[in-house]
Amino acid sequence: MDINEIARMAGVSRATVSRYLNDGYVSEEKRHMIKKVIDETGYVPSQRAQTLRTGKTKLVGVIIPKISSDSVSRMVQGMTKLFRENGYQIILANTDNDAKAEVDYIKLFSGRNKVDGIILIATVFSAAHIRALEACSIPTVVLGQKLEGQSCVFQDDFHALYEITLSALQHGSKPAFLGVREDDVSAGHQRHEGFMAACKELDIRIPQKNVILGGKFSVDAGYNMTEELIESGADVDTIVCATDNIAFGAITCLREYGRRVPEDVQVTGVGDGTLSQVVSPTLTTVHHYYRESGLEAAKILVDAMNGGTTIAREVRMGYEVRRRRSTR
Amino acid sequence: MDINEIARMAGVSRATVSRYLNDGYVSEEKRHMIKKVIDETGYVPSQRAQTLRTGKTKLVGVIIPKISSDSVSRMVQGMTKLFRENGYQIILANTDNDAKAEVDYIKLFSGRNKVDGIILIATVFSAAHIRALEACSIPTVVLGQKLEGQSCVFQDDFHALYEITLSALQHGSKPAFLGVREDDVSAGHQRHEGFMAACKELDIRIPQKNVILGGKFSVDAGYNMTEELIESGADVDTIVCATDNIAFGAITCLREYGRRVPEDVQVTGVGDGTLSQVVSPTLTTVHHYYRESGLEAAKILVDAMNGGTTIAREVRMGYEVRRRRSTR
DNA sequence: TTGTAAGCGTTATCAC
DNA sequence: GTGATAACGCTTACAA
Repeated sequence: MDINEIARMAGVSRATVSRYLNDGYVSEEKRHMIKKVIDETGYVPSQRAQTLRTGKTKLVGVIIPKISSDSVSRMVQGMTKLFRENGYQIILANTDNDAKAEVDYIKLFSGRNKVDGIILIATVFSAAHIRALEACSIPTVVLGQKLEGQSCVFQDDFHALYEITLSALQHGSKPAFLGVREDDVSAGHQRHEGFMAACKELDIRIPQKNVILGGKFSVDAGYNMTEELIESGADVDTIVCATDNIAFGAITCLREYGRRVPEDVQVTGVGDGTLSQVVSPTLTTVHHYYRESGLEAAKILVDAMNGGTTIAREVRMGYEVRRRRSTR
Repeated sequence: MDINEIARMAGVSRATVSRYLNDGYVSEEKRHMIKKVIDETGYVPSQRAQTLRTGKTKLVGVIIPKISSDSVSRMVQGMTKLFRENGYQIILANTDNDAKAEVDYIKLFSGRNKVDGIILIATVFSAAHIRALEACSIPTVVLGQKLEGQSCVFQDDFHALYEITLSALQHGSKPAFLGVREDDVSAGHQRHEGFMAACKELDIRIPQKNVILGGKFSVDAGYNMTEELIESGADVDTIVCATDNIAFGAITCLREYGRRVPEDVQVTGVGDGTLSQVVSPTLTTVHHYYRESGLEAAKILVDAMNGGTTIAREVRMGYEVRRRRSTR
């Protein structure tokens, strides 16, 4: 059942049917006929053919560093509805934290075959990333990191860490920091800097061994870093962690070493994932508006794909410190 | 740059180029010329046009109940590589546990527009599911549930629960069970039945209040069910949970009520997700081969899409009980 | 307002 | 072995 058949049944040319489906430039009478036939037959235009003809795929590629991450899934949830409402289907491309695969996907998607727009949930940027992004012929929005010259939506990690550290140090004076790789500018560098700025503000000097960087984003990384911290003999009453997962690992480890949380040691995280309210003790953390940032990115992309402005926009999302039981 | 241009540059007809790309029915000499031109230009055929012509999209639709689930992400990981190797791209369709959305996606994907094959990571089956699946014109594999008449790959939840319950009750005699919705046959009904069978085997009678069903798959569901259990005054030394997350919630709750795990109460889960080895105490659980089941499902689907056998196959995956510190 | 006709970039069917 | 040529199902000038 194709457009020709509909045209035949409605007694018009297929061009008229096409117009009915698109411009709408059709007389009331024929419009009626066509509608009737389409309703009866349940005809749906072939997107394949539309795509070939128009060059639009109605697909957006979303590149994610991993499936099964609280922040990623909230971002994706945030964009899903808007894309669907605008007739876009999502192709999720999972790179499993392989930066090279990320670049490959950018190239793949922007090859003349693929999608109308790309959302890149970013972690680190290599030269290859920048090149691929700049060479990219279709609208692209970077999510989760700030990138000069590209439309991007990101969290305000510097101030978030600054504030949560300040908040925790109202009841502590010997902080430590457990961070992730510094080449991840948002989650690594900015969070670290925010922590340091808060300490400086309070005139607290941090012994070098109280800062451990380069961890993975996982619970066991948190466990291991905390163990390292304890074994190094560091004197600590507050552990500021770069992510919730690291904080969970820290709490577990502290417990096994007989330290009470928050009585002996306070712990804070970042992200406010589903677990933070159900672990024991509940976790003081930064609520990042991941869902909303996903929506925001989708808005920008849809706008660009519909031929809207092509100039880059930067959106810095707000945050909120959620005080719970892991701090005093 | 299209096939015509390549043909012109290579001094052959575009039909020959097409043959070179497909059948390979081309003389050595021209084959050489064409290869040279293609290498130089970096020409890649337009999948859009191929799709229009051949009716193949080289896309598979994977319907998942939620992003951000350990089991789902492992299944997806398992299938990703094989699909890629076979030239298929994955469209992940996230339903967020909306059974209706699942049916919609099946219909969407099997409409003449969309994909070459479907993998449905299933939870529950309504009549609408069955109908949509039966009406489905393209190969489909059900993953995570057994379904008569469809190719499916699933875990052996009955025996898994039977075995882990038996194992835990070597050091306990007053078991309770925290389960999920029974209309989820695998994770709900089968796990429940496996538990009951083990109790029966040991001649243990279970007070009704020791069995709580219908929970969500989340940590806080586990917390709440455990609280309900404790508040009901149930006398329990072993809590068998239908999922790891429920077990985490149970452990947290028990701790808050001053019960020691495993000294006072043993806890077991199902799934063996990333957290099970980092929580404290580490979790005794069933390791399900989710990754491998994803791969298996992908194999069956690729086979079917390549015109292999169309008869339904059922694959029941093995499992393994992992004894850790949450049991005695 | 409508229809005719020319593509979009392939692959499949023929003759040669 | 190879090359015309006709589809695949649609959109869009352009002419009517």
